[in-house]
Formats: sequence, C-alpha cells, structure tokens
Amino acid sequence: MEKHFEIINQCPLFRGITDSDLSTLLKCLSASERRYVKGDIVFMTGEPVTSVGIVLSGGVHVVQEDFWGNRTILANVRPSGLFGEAHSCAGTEKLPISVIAVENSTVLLIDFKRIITSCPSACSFHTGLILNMLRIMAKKNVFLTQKMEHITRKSTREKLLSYLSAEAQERGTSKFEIPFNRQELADYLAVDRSAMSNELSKMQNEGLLSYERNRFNLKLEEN
Amino acid sequence: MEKHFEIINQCPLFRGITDSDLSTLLKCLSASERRYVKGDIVFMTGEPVTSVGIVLSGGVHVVQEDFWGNRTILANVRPSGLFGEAHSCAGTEKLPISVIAVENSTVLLIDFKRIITSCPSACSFHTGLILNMLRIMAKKNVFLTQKMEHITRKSTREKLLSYLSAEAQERGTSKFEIPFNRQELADYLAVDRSAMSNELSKMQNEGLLSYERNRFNLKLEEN
DNA sequence: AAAAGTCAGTTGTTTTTACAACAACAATTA
DNA sequence: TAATTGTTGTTGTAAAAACAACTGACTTTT
Repeated sequence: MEKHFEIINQCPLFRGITDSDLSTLLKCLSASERRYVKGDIVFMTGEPVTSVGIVLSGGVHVVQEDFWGNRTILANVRPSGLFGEAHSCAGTEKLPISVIAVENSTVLLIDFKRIITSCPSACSFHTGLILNMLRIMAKKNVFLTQKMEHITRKSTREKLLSYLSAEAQERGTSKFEIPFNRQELADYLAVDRSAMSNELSKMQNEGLLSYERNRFNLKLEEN
Repeated sequence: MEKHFEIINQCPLFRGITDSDLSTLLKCLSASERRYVKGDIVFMTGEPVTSVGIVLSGGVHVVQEDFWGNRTILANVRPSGLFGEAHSCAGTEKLPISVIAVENSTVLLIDFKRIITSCPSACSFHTGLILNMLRIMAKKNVFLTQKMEHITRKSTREKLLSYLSAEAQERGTSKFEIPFNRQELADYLAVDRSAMSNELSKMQNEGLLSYERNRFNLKLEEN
C-alpha cells in the first residue's frame, strides 16, 4: 500500500495528514486495498454501502441504470478520487448507483463507521478526517445547490442569466471570464449549444450584456 | 432560551441530545439568541458567513438576488429549521444568498468553529453534533444529486422516466405511489404541468407505463 | 344539496428549443 | 505554410414545450 501514499495524500479526505502518520491511520481505519479487473463491480445498485472508496490506480465509473436498462455515467473517478462518501454517510439502504471498474484498478476501501468512531487508542487523526469529510460534503453541497439554482430555470435565457449573474456576483464585477467554453457551458446548464449561442446573441443585441469568447460583461439598463 | 428547547430539540442538528444536556451544550457553543423584525437581514449577500442559524420562532427566507435585482426565494425556513450550514462549513467567502426575516423572528446563531472545535472541558457532545452535521449534509447531498440526475435530462419525457425509474428502483417494485401531485411533480422536475400531464398520457398510450393519480406502474416492453 | 375549490387531463396556439448543417475564425500540428 | 482540428456563431426546420383556457371528476365548505 505504501507505494500509493502519494495518491492517497492527494485525496482531499487526507488533507493535512503527513505521510508518516498516514500509515498508522490507515491501519487504524482497517483500510483495505482491493484489486478489480476491468468491468468488475465495486458497489452494486440496490445493495447498502458502508464504505467510502478511493481510487489508487486505474479508474471507476459511477453509473446509473434505469428501469429499462439505459445506462448513464454520472462520474468518472480517477486516482486519488473519492466515491461513495455521501451514500455511506447518509446510510443509504439501497444504492441508486453502481460503481464499476473501467480498467484494471486498485481501490482503497474504508468502512465509514471506522472513520467516525474514535478508536480505543484515541488516535487524534479521526477528528481531522471527519472535518475533512464535512468540508468535502459542504463544498459539494454548495456546488450542487448553485448549479441547481441555474438549471431549474425553465428557459435557456433564464439559465444563462442565472449563471452569469452568479459569476458576476462571486467575482464582484460585471466584467469577468467564465471557466467554460460554449459546449461545456451548454452541458453544465443542460441545454443545446447552438440554441444557447443563439440566445446569447439575442441578449447581446438587446443590450443586456456583451461578450467575446469567454469574457462577459453584464449591463444594467441599455446604455 | 429555555422556552425554545422543544423547538431546538426538533432540529436535526441536536438529534440524540437530551434536554438536560442541551443547556450545557448551548452554553459551551456560545449560542446566541437574536431577535429580528420583519424584513431584517440575518445574513447578507456578499459577506462571509461563520455561523449556522436555527429558526426558533417566526420564519426566514433564503433569497437570491441576481445582477439585475430579480429576487428568488430559495427556501422558506420555519421554526426548528437550519440554515447556513453548508456555507459556514465550506468557508464560503462571499455568500451568494441572503437570509431575511419574513416576520418577527428569533434565531439561534452558533459559530461553526465552535461546533467543530472540542471545548477545553472536553464536553462529549461535540462529536455527536459533528456527526449529526455530517449526516445532514450527506442526506442533502444525496437528495440534490438525485434531483440533479432527473433535471439535467433535456426532455420532459426523459425527466419523467428518470424520476419514475428512480422511485421504482428505490421501492424495489414497478408499482408504486409518488409523494407529489401533478403540480408538485412539475415543479420538482422544473417543467410545465400541462405539458407534463400530456407527456404522461402519451407514454401511457405507448404502453410504457400506466397510472392513476399518484399510483404508477412501469412496464417492460409492450405487453 | 348547492357552491366553491382542487386536481388532472385535454386541446389549440404560440413560443422556444433541439437538431443539423454550415461558415468564419482561431489554434494546433505536420 | 498548409492542413487539420476545435470553437463559435448563424440559419432553417422540425420537434417539443410553455401557455392559456376549458372540462370533468371528486372534495370540502357552506
């Protein structure tokens, strides 16, 4: 497992924990390293999940399969990436998703109870780990809430304005750059790219805003 | 503050904590009770937030105001309801939302740092509190992720199928009831009610599913 | 029992969006 | 430099969605 220490350290769950402590901590957590070959199922839909996973090598997909068998990839997790934290913490009884190895992979599994239960030897790292976990989920929460805010708007225009407005406010200026190209923005807002481009054009004509590539400028009134 | 103990106890943050302990705990947390008159601002957009709030009486709105001043109500928090937990935990520097008293209200504010920092007297409740917080955020996380999964679909049909499919899988049966009426479902999926009703009709005609009021039955193939 | 209210489905119309195809331009690579 | 690839904007068309208005079934209130 030692050879993966670098990867593990990059995982936000272990932020602030030194290499020398890591070994003790992992033992204390009874973390277990598992190998999967391409196509293997790490977590299975419908089953309960009690562990969080960290990809050490290879990669896994978080996928969802609907009633009719249509499969959607929800996430692509790469080395040092975390998965299953929300469900194992929330105590989900039937996983609504599956986790599948997309190539030969190694994964570190940690029983969630172990993370939140102080060990008999009262190792001081649990607290740090729990706080890391808290922060990870809080950030994801904020992210999802913001995105939801944009996506729940009915029209493309409203989605765009909601998103651009939020960017402007976060930066505290009406001139700003966005971290997406058009296709990425369209995917983020769940709309068609060309329709979105079109809507941007219209808004520019109407004097609501101006832009060039990923530089935007929001305008109050028409001036 | 004692008169609000019942309300506080109903807050998921204090789950598992007895009334007799509550008093000690609140003191340890330096929880402060604040009064607001209708229209007062509890948290202000653009400012950092370091506390979580619990509504004791009255009620607050979490609102978002965009660049052009259009206001949206994101949440309506009633007594025993929690707000600000994700942002105060994530360390958001500029709050993207405001919290406003919709009537004369009392609110309990707790500094987030106090929650996550073990007090000198090593009161044992912090751990419980932190775990409650973890679980609250994890559940919200799961909820948001699932909803996002449905809403990011482009067409009304896809949104419906994604949602209904998830319900069926969660219950482990193709016949189930949903906890929404049509208008609520339409709001949840961010689509127009009549258009949604229409789409449901079409799908029933096509033999994909059948329904009556809020009882649904998903069907494999046409049979 | 009548009246009012709620809820779901239906229809027709208008508006919006997706989709497809292409042109202009920029950036990258050979 | 030429060729290739990627990105953005534009246009036309077809499909989908929103919107508005109305019906009928069922509930609750008076």
